[in-house]
Amino acid sequence: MNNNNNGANHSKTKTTKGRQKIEIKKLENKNSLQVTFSKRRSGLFSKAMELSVLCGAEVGMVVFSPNGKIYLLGHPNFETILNRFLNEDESSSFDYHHQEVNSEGFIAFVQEHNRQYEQALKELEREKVRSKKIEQENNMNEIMGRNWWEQSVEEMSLEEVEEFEKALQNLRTTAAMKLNDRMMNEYLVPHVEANQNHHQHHQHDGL
Amino acid sequence: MNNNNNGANHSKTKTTKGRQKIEIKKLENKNSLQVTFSKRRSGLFSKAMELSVLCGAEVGMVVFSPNGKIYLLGHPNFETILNRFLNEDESSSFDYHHQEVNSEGFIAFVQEHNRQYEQALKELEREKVRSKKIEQENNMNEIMGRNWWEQSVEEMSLEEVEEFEKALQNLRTTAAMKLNDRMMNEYLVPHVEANQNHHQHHQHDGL
DNA sequence: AACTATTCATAAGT
DNA sequence: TACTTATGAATAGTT
Repeated sequence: MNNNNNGANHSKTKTTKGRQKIEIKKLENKNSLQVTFSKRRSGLFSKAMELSVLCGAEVGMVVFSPNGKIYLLGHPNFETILNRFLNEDESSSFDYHHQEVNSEGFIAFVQEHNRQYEQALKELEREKVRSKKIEQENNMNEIMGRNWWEQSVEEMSLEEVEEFEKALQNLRTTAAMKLNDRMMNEYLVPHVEANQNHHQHHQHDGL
Repeated sequence: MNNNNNGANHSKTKTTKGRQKIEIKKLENKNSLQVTFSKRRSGLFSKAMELSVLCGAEVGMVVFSPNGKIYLLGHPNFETILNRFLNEDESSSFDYHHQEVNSEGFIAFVQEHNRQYEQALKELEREKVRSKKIEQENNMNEIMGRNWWEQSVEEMSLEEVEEFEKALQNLRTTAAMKLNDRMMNEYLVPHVEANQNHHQHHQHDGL
């Protein structure tokens, strides 16, 4: 199945090192652990199924992933396995009777569990990304001088004042200029609209 | 394995056909079925163990052989759980007839995972609260005018503009007025002095 | 997720 | 049942 090297493979340079021998101990790298889990879990299930089919054996398996997800396998089906587990020897000396396990319910439970769990994980991921983003934004704003009006000007360093001036100059060159100008006018020209006037300053008469 | 055919053996005649591809369907030959079951069951268990060790997963497995034997595997703790199912201590193989069966252990295990799931949900809740808090803080800052110079005036609603004006008026009546005035001067007067000094404003003379 | 070189599992033979 | 061998399959590392 792997052999699609249609005779045309001339390259000597190996593109990968291929499968490497690994020690059977807990994988440290989180990413490769996830990948390995996925691959091997799948391989394990198909092996179990093969065993069941080839030999007429019944196999039940439960795998709890490191992330808390539950994987179930039952061949010929999980219900059979579970019931057999619980009812195997009702014929013999067995007299403790436990209730029938509702395996359908159990399976449904597991599926629901997995669904919710996955959803929660995804949401958690989104939340984390979101709050990180907001936080960064916050920091950015802090740097950019948020709440500048709250500090008295006396407390501003020269640099801060210059920063502020620069910001205002920028403002002037943008669409915001309109607002700026308007305020300037209100501030400087005594006879702006009739109402809330500010009487004042003639110092630029010279201009 | 040490036999002569190492290296020097150019013989074309293979001693075996080696492993052959087989179809996955019930084996008819009783003998080979038994052999295959034994080999594959063993392989399956070791794969399960590897998965468990490599990935920190928990694996429980039960296999009913075609001959009526039960094989159990549990890693790392699942052994106990599964054994509790059967009230047995031995893990590899059991006689067909065992004693009490109960599912308490299994259920306990599932509950444990439920607990972990609950914890994940709680963490999610905390995350949400956290980012909401940060966001509110952010909004607060926004309302108070942070970064006002970054948005174009066109994007401002009338209310925002008024807010903004009010903020500036406030500014005028505070210590920040000094800075404000200075900028006004610089803006309106082309020939400001070179240095950083406070040359200034006579405009409140009138006040 | 697909690929490849390699290790590992195992069918058949002894 | 156990061992051997050649081959099929699974998979580690990489893109």
